[in-house]
Parts: sequence; C-alpha cells; structure tokens
Amino acid sequence: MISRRIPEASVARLPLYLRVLVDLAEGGAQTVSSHALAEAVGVNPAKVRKDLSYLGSYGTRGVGYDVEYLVRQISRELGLSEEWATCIVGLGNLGLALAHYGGFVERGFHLAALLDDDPAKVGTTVADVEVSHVDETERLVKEHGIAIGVIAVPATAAQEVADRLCAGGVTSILNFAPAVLQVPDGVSLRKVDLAVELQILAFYEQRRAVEAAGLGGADLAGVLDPIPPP
Amino acid sequence: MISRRIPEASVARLPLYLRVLVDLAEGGAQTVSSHALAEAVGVNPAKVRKDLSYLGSYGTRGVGYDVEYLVRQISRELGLSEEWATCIVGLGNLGLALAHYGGFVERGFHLAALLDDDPAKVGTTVADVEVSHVDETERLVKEHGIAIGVIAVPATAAQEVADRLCAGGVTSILNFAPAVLQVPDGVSLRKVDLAVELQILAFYEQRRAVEAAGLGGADLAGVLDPIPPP
DNA sequence: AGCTGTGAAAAAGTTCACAGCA
DNA sequence: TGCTGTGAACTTTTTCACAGCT
Repeated sequence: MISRRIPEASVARLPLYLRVLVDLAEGGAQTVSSHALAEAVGVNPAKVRKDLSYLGSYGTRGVGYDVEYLVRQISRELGLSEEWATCIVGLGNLGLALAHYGGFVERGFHLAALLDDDPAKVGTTVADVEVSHVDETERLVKEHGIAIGVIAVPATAAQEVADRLCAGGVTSILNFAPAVLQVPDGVSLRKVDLAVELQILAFYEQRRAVEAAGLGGADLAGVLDPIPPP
Repeated sequence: MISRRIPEASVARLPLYLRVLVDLAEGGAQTVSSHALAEAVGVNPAKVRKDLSYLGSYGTRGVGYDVEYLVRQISRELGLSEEWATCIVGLGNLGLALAHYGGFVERGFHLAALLDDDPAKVGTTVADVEVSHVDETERLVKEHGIAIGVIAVPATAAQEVADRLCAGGVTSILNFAPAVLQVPDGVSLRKVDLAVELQILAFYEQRRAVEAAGLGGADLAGVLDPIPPP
C-alpha cells in the first residue's frame, strides 16, 4: 500500500482492462482469469497479473478475479469516480467529432466548455454547450475548474492554445494538433497524431514490399539502397 | 546495409523528425545538429543520433545532418515516395473529420474509397469521393489495391469491418473503434482510442490530487485505500 | 487441480560518455 | 573545436517459471 508507483506502460493498459471487465460484468460474469482477460485485451496473461498486482492483490488463487470488484478498483485508480471537467478548443471537423463523441461523456468526463476563434461559431450550440471565443479560455478554465483541455486547432495555433489552457489552470492536455507542445512542469501532455499513425503503417507496408522484392538476397538497388550523400 | 531492423520505438519517431525537417527545409536551413533536432521534437539528442544511425550514417561530424538529404532518406524509409491507397469505413462524425483531414492526403495517402452502411449516405460525395455501401468493401479494396484501411465505425461493427478489409487484401489497419481487433498474421494493426487517452490523463490527475491530499503522510482512507474484497 | 502473485531472467529502449572524424 | 556514431551502462518493460493459496 505504501508508495504505489504504477509503471506508465501498465497505466496505459488499465482502461483496456476496464472496458473488457465492464462488458463481462454486463454479460453476467462473476469472475475472470488472467488468461481470459489477457485474451480479450490481446496481451500476455503474466502481464495482466503483473499489472493488476500493482493495484494490490485482488485475485483469488485457483479462482481468478472478481469482475465487479476489479471494475471498482480500476475505476477508482483511474479517477473515474470523480467528474473531470474538460473543454475542447477548435471546432473544425475533428473538434466537432470529439464534441459529439459519446465515449467522451460516457465515463466521468464532463464537457464544460467549447472554444473557437471563428466569430461565426461563437454563440452557436454544439452538443448542448454554447461555443465561446478562444479569448475566454483562461476565464472559463478557471470558472469551471476545467482539469483537462483538448486541443483540436491547426498546428500553428496549438502552442498558443496550450499556453492559455495552462494559464487558466488546466493540468492535463490531449493534443490532436501535429505539433510538439511545451507545457509547464506538472502538466500532463498526451498526443494523438493521425498523420504519424499512417506514416508508421506506411513504414511497415514499405518494408513488406521490400522484403518480398528482396527474397533470396536479390539486388535492391533503387528500392532501398541509400543515395550517396551530397 | 544488411538486415536493417529498426526498433519499433525508433520507427514511431521518424515521422516526427520528418515533420520538423520539412519545416526546417522550408525555412531554408541547410544542416541541422542532433541537438537542434532533438529540441524541436522534444527528445534527447543521443536518441536522435541513435535513431538516425539505424537508417545509415548520414551525418557529418563537426557539422550535423544535411536537411534535404535526411528528408529524402526518411521519406523513402517511411515509404512516402509511393502513393498508398487508403479507405475509410464509417462516416459518422469521426469518419467525416478524417475524410476531410488535410494531413491525410498531404503525404502520399490517397483516399480511394469511402464506405458506410447507411443507405442515406451511400451515393453522396464526401471529399470528392463517392460513398459506397460497406458490402462493397472487399470488391473496392481489391479493385483499387487499397493497402491501408481506416476503421471509424462503432465498436460492435469493428471486427466485421476488419474481417472484410483483410478479406479484400488490406495489409494495414488503423482502428479508431474502441475494440480489440483480431487480424491475420502479416496485417499491421494500430489503434487510436480517444476514451483511453482521456482515462490515462485522468489517472495522473487523480494521482496529483491524492499526492496533494497526502502530503506528509496524512491518512488517505476513503481516497485511495482499497475497499475490502467481497 | 487451478490460478494468482512475484522474484528472476530476458528483451527492449534510453542515456551516457567518449573515440574519431571534419 | 564541434558534432556524429556507437559500445556500454542503465532503466523500463515483458516474459518466464514456480511457490503458495484455495
């Protein structure tokens, strides 16, 4: 119980376990083994046990884990017992999609404000929330006690928006803009970058193509050999 | 040059380097040091050098890396010299946002098909592409030689869509549905899960709150102590 | 017998620190 | 002098393997 440091990699898997466990609970399951849980999440059973052991020893040897109990423990650990106030800055296609995303509000995330710099959007209502001008960011973050800010603006505006969110007192940022952001110590920053994900997939596509072409050690000139440097 | 295995973690950073390098090139920079590049991407300079060394030895000691040359090398490594045909399945808010996303088409990704199961959407045109019925998935993937499929349907439909994409011959999938997918060997799968990202942020929010409350070893009962198991 | 919890081993990833070249 | 390239140390993460409880 003292000084529980849960490794980052484990933290990132807790939401996945939780989702499966909720489904299992709804399906009426009482207990689940690390093996079954691992299968459902697509990981190794030993990893499941290690991850869950960081939360404490909640399983029963010979039986497995109590589903309902585990749901409660993980929810609490993830802070999902509380309601986190969030805001979305930037209501382009992506921002709108996020605002309407059900899973957003589903578990403890409350959309407290929407912000955009387009006067045509300010004052309209999206997902039952009135859109405010981005200049109001600091004020609204303070007033609503917003903890998590979501950035869905173009890359060029992202740092300014981040600065404003932090100035207002946000302590977590989820950034969808393709930009590297600087935030003060003590602010958590996560990034989702669609173009990067596609490029990673392209890398492995490319490699398969090269490997197929290169079977048996054929000459790959023009396919992967480096061009001599300038 | 023989058997170049680039670690996954490095591959995931190549697109970030590329983005910065393209900006630098547009800004007229001739060369860049590992230090400057590291700063711009937000990583350690040694990591930059290690990562780039996997591509070959493209730097010049005492000088740095030739920006243009590095852009070419990384682009080639990421398979961005080719045009990858992609499709998006599911044209809800997120699917539409993805279809309109500029960065999508920007670098070598060509939107060859859009699919949805809603008869009202089939036949309409989105982002200059006519929407087809999801039953056409296999056929369209084959016909257009689509390599990468993007899944933006609800979780319940995601596995079926994945199966169809794979049946058609897709070799990479980017999944936005909150579901764990099963794909055949040889198909790359990446996942973007908005709810998970928020929950990870909530975990660290929660922990900060607990740490603040627990300064000096105060009693945390009711905040983090476990409820006794059933 | 079945399944958890966990030390210990293995693997992957990061950072250091410095030789070596421009 | 300045900066790359890289072996080696270190850290984190994953996996194994088995003792220990039910």
